Amino acid sequence: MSQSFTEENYLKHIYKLSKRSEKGVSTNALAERLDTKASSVTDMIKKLAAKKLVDYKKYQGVTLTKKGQKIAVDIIRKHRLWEVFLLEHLGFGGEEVHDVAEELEHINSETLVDRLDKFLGYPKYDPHGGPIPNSEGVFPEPKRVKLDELEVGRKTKVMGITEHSDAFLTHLKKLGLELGAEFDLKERFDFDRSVEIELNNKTIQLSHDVAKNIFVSYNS
Amino acid sequence: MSQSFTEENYLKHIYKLSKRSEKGVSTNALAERLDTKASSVTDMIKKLAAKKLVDYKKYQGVTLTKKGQKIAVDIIRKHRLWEVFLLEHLGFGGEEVHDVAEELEHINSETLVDRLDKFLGYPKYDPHGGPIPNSEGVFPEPKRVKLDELEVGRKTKVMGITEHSDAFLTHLKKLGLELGAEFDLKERFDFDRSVEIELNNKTIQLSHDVAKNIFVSYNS
DNA sequence: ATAGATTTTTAGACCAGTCTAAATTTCATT
DNA sequence: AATGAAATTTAGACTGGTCTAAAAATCTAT
Repeated sequence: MSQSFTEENYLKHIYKLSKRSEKGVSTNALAERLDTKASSVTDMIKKLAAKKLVDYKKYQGVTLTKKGQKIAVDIIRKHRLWEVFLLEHLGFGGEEVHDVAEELEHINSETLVDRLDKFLGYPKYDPHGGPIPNSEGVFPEPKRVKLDELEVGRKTKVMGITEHSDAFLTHLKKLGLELGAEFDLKERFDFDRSVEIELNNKTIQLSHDVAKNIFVSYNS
Repeated sequence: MSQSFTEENYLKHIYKLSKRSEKGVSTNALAERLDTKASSVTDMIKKLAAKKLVDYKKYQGVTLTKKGQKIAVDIIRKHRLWEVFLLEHLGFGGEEVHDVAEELEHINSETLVDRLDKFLGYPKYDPHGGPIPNSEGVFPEPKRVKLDELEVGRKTKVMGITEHSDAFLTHLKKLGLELGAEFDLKERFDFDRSVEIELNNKTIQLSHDVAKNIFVSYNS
């Protein structure tokens, strides 16, 4: 069974939105993302549910089934591979790329995607650092390092800590640096190896003692 | 104004069919090409006419306007450029290419096409010998030689003659070798430099005296 | 020139996807 | 627990593209 351009876009955006919270994706959120009306979203979701691509209970939001997820991931794969192509081989600039990739991602040909992948040298990350799933839909493992070794300028996510005292835990909690929190490493100061990060639009300073005990992951 | 996938396909096929005869393209011919019903074609043609992309008079067939022609040629440009890419860079085989190019040709981005063109080195012909129009919609000039110098295996078209006696003219007419006739050069016999061509599914022998007086053109 | 065959067009219906307006359900606050 | 606000769903309608069946125009032969 083959999906329409429109269905594929719904699935892609449901996928992306569902990563931000454990609950089902809300009709309104989806409507905003797809630049359409909530009522249209409801209609479409019913059709996707009939095709077993999403699970849906009225008023409860929507989640992808395994089948739906596979399709969504496949589109992300295509999108990112095309971005690599456009940026590395056609000389596109960072901004121009997105709209075109948005169209190319809906071209349906396994052969094409696999050969493009090969042509590009099986890249694991797109030029923005987005991980590229393989043809089975498996994403590459993100790289992990301690925050005190991370390269300045990276976007990262808190993956774990190596110090478990209550004092440390409550300190992190107060800063908002909980497991899974995402932030950017802005600067490292050589004289004391402290770092400056940006988390939820706030700039925060962390001592080396803190930084060396936080595991972070990053892509590309 | 931007066209739909469907409209673009109509325009492309009207263009291709209209090259085979001077008359307007018939509804039935178009229906067969597009694998659809004649009634659907009539409906669509009316819409294209309303957009000034075709000229249409009931029962008289359809022809492209300048605007429609530009769009059709642009799609052919994209189709052929993508074919070059698929065959030369992604390692596609001759047969697999068409369906994928058929999808890619509808991606809408001038930037993309122009950069692809540059990436490919501004090719003038696709791998099947089809001429690739430039971004202004101008096709490259086909190459011209005398038939006695043409490479064996080529598809060609009669472009002119260099001998104008009545005898020669009636001879050509009898053979079906009129201006614009298309044929394949199958073989050249060294001992008398006569050639064998295939014209309308018939194999014909031509002496060197005939061949040397016929100008033909070919692509790629 | 006219009958029959063929081509083309019309009329009315359908599906995908969308919309507006109204109805319903859930959430948030007291 | 109740009420008002926000989110969501329903109902009905529209557009693009298609279809079938029937009507109209054109072509083809004698």
